[in-house]
Amino acid sequence: MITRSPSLTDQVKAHLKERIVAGDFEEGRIPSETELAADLGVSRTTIRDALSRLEQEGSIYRKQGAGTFVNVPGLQIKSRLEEIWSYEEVMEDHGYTPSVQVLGIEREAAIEPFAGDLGIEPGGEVLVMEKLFLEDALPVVLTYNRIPAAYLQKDVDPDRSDQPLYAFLEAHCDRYLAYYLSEIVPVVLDAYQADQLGVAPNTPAICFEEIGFDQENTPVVRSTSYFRDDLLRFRLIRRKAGA
Amino acid sequence: MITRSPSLTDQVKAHLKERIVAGDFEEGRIPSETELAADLGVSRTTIRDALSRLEQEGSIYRKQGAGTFVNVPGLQIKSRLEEIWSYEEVMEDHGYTPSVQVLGIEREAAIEPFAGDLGIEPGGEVLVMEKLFLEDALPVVLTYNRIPAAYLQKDVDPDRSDQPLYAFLEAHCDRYLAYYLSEIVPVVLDAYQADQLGVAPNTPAICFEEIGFDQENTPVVRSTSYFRDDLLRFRLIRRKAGA
DNA sequence: AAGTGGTCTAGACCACTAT
DNA sequence: TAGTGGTCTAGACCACTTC
Repeated sequence: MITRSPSLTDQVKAHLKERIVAGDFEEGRIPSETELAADLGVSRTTIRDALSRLEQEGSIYRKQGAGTFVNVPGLQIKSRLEEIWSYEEVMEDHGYTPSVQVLGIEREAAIEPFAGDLGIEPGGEVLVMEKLFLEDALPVVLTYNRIPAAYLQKDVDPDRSDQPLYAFLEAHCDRYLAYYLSEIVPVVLDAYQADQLGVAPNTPAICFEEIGFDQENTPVVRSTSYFRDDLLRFRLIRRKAGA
Repeated sequence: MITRSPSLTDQVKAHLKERIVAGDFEEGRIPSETELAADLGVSRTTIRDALSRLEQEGSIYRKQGAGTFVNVPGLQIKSRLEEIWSYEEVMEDHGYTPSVQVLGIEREAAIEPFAGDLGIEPGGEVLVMEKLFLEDALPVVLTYNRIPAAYLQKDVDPDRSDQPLYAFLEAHCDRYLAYYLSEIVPVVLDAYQADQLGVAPNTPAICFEEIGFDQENTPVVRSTSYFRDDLLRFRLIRRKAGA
């Protein structure tokens, strides 16, 4: 998973994003697609692909016949729900120094619904990792990851268990996380969870119940995560379907 | 907002989606892009645009060099967070008969943070609508919508207040909702909210705090919504950023 | 009327997967 | 090596906004 130099589209997107955040565009107006294509020496299609991605993530908006503009409210979103890949990166975006504590690694027999979600028999062995993510020493996320033990191709190196989950899966299972299917569940934190996150018991919190799939569409990990709402709030942009 | 016949891409997307859910494709393998283009008599670009959308919404996945395939787990998602536009539609997707109760319409002075979110002065008049959405007589969503009174171009017709919010805004304010900027907040329901939703007080719930913008990027509505988690659970697909 | 984004075409070449 | 999806080009026409 080392492959490919950035595509032209990616480079154009990054270039435009830089200029947008730097405030290069007067009154939020971005040059026309034809003009950008000529300036950057690429085809209009490439420009359009890059602009579409920027629009998708809320950085710009387009008005047919009028032009393309910087989207100020959209620019302020940091933790965009659909784009979360590792909590380390989320916290860096917040401007904090992230760190991880591995609270426990053990093997246990899978119970439902975990077994079913992972496509293994109930009672099958899973590796459970409990981790706490902190930003500037403040605990923010408490997660439990369950991986079928059968996927492990080597012994778990405790010194390497603090790496991001996708890296752990690549190193130990030769599996590459392609996407998560996530459910958002409201909970109140129990005494243990609240203690770990440093808040009062019964504090309301968001919980993610999710299944991570690899490129072959096989479930490889079942995660449960609890978030401290006062430190990490999720935002997203909702659009009319099909737009 | 009546415009345009479905684009070719939209038609291709709808056509393929039909065949996918009908199970037309053996072993989940979808014909190659070249083949689809020839069959449907459109360019490969059009096919690719349609496939990209289907991939985006999780219905299919593509593997370079291998082919395009039906994504079974992704197909099962009904309430995809990013695509919610009206709760009526969400409930129809669930297979229930939706209905709406308007619990109250009144004018009040805007307080923070509502005034700031709507870009008006604190104390400015807003119209507050309290609504309850039900599926098969079971309450599922409790929402409060705040609209600056200055935007109202005609008196509010109580008989028409049960229409979806975007329709209400078009009819009364000539404003067209373009997107929502949403925050996901964990709460426990207070006595009144729990009573309206038919659950025990202090039940944990998801709350959406959101600002609706029109095409000119002006905030037009500030919404707060509470959901019954046992009846409506949100799901989403999370991918690596930039993929 | 001029300029913008929206859609679509036809074709090229590359990277990757299968066999 | 043949076939697939990934990227990119150059150009056409349309719908819409703006002046």
